[in-house]
Amino acid sequence: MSSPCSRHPHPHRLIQQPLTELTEKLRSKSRKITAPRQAILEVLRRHQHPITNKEIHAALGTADCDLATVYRNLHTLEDMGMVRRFDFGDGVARFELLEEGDDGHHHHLVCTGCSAVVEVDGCFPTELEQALARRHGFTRVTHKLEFFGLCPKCAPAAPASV
Amino acid sequence: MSSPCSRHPHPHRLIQQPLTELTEKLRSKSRKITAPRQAILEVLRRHQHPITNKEIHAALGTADCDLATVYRNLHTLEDMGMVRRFDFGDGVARFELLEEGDDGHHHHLVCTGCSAVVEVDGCFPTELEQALARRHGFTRVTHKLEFFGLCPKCAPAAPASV
DNA sequence: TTATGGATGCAAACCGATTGCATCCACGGT
DNA sequence: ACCGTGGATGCAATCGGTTTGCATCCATAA
Ligand SMILES: [Mn+2]
Ligand SMILES: [Mn+2]
Ligand SMILES: [Zn+2]
Ligand SMILES: [Zn+2]
Repeated sequence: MSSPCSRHPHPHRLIQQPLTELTEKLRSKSRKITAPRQAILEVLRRHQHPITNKEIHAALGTADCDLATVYRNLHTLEDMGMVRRFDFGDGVARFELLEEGDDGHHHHLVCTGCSAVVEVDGCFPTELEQALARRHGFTRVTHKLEFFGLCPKCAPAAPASV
Repeated sequence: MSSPCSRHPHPHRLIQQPLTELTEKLRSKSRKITAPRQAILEVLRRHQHPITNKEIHAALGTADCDLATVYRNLHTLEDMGMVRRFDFGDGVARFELLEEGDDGHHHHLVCTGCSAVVEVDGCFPTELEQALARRHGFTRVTHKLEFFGLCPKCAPAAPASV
């Protein structure tokens, strides 16, 4: 789905702690270190953009396991704070492996033509969010934000409007 | 789902053009003015927050029609630019009736406890959006943004953190 | 080595949404 | 007022992503 990165004018989530360090975190929370889990983590390590359960399953190759196992493990990893779930609005969940200590909050710019993904660093002023929270008496306010557009490759032949 | 508004410290989309004006728009685009369509538009007129297909269907009352008809009509209305689709990240589409000439771009603050919705006026990430577009050569860039938190009613008993 | 509870495979179920098809009816033309 | 026609509807089947029940398996601690 997400295109391999060609040039690098944009921030990547280059990754990452070695596999052993990841499995160690599993052990520390008394989760079993199984072959499917290691394989799934390995797949996640290799991807710098959010990927779907199905994509993970397809990328397992030799260490194949049931698709349901992929789903269950991503829930587990999400609960453990090791991956973060993203929603590009197409009804399919996508996941990114997190760095140690990172809560993973960030955003993406997605091409509606070819599904290419750009990692977006930076977040609009948090003060605004806090003002919003204060104004309506909300607590623990956060947000989900994704950008969509046409990448250079997918730009219309006659670049009429912006 | 969405709670009836109690106090009013926040902007509402109070609505709206009369039903006749809405059906007139249907006529102008050579869509048939059917009972289900009028009933659906009437339901949409009465709601100031996004509602789901199922909620619309439930609110039809006397003028009941098939759920598939609701789905089809909301696609039609979306294509005609009469409603806008929103995504609160729970896998269910929600719709809001649009004012004439309004493209409907705005955001919401949703309580993760009771699903209460606050209409958010103001759109923060536009500068970031343009910078992103320029930086990565994307065109027609837009964004989806929703806020989530706990409303006053759903605030935890011991309001420890923010 | 053994016991045990978590993890997996498999298949069925779930849920929002879409679609194929026969029938219906809103509306323009007469 | 009456047709004729193509869009709209009802109904049921279907789809895709995700979840779940259950028997079996196996990673881990005793
Ligand atoms: Mn990312
Ligand atoms: Mn709204
Ligand atoms: Zn593209
Ligand atoms: Zn609430």
